[in-house]
Amino acid sequence: MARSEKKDTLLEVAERLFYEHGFRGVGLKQIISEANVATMTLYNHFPSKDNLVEEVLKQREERYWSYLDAHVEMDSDSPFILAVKAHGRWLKEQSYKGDMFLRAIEDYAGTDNEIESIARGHKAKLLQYFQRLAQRKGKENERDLANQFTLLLEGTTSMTTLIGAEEATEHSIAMARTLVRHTS
Amino acid sequence: MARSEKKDTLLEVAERLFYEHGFRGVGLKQIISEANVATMTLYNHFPSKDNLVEEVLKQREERYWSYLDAHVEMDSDSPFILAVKAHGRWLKEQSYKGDMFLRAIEDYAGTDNEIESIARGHKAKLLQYFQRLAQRKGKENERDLANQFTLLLEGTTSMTTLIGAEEATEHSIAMARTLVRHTS
DNA sequence: AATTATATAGAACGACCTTTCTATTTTAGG
DNA sequence: CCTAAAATAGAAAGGTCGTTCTATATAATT
Repeated sequence: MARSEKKDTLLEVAERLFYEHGFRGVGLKQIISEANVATMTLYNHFPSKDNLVEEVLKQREERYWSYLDAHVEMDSDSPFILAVKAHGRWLKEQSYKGDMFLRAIEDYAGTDNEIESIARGHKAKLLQYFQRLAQRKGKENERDLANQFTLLLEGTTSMTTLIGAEEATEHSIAMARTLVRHTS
Repeated sequence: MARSEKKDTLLEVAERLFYEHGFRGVGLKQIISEANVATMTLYNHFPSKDNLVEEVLKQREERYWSYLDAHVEMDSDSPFILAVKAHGRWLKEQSYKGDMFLRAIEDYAGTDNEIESIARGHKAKLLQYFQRLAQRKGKENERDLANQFTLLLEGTTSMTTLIGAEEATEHSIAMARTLVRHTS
């Protein structure tokens, strides 16, 4: 087994468990057990649990953006709608409940590690993403529109916990259409 | 000090700390310390930490609805907008970050206590609330509109973590106006 | 004043947490 | 084949967790 495979397994297992039970609800023992790995293997790759959390967040952010980029054609007629749809598909495929970045911000707020800032960075990037989209489409109130779409995605994620990804996405698409139609 | 005051103090302190650092991020030691109370006083009022979490959620739900009821005149022209505004004011006053009920659902999913169902109950009630509002206004697609407004509130709460309650609420009000205007 | 309920401080419990250590074994590259 | 890196199992340290216990003190009710 190559050097990086163990690390990848750990990241994958950790992400799944953190998402399922929360960062504080999962112990390293459970992670190394499900990853079929020794304690010291984890500590050889990650200096601490906090660092593991950080790496998980970074990995998740990369996956999210490559997912979005793969599904949104920036030059199409409706990149906004495509983004909402892609987000919905992402939610569905993850059988998502809640948002890992938001949970990280909440759980680690006020502690002296990088976790919170990494998570906030992801959210900031989401805002920028929609701002760029608005510029491209020549919308006047870029900032407002970007904030509204970010709010829409955040709401969709939350609603997924309540009514499932498919229904939540249907509603957000309907709302997104209305928004795009009635914004200069 | 009367019998119930200690219990009330505990509930108040616990709610603040749970909200600030998450349910799993706060120990009973910290709660009894900040409440200036002995260990056994807590256990005389609450049989377990899980039960304390349950009572905190129930208390929070009551406070939320009495807040909304106090601010929303059901018979006015724009009960939807009033509800969005009231929710925004609630977020601001709580200096809110994240949603306690959503966090409870996520943190305690799959455990064998009542916590998750209490939290889900709150969310279900939110949906029903908007459904009743839609009926009252004679809207055709009650369910859709209710879901959309719930999504809006959920999104506002999430966005509060990122851009603050005031700005988040401004955006949700704008979106709500558009929605009401363009729905039969 | 006597009784009963409630609160107190603080120790103790066993379980689990993150992290470190040791000593052995496996794996790959020169 | 040999060597150096990487992974192994398992124990141990040092801490915190939720919970229980004990024994004392404070309040409120009769």
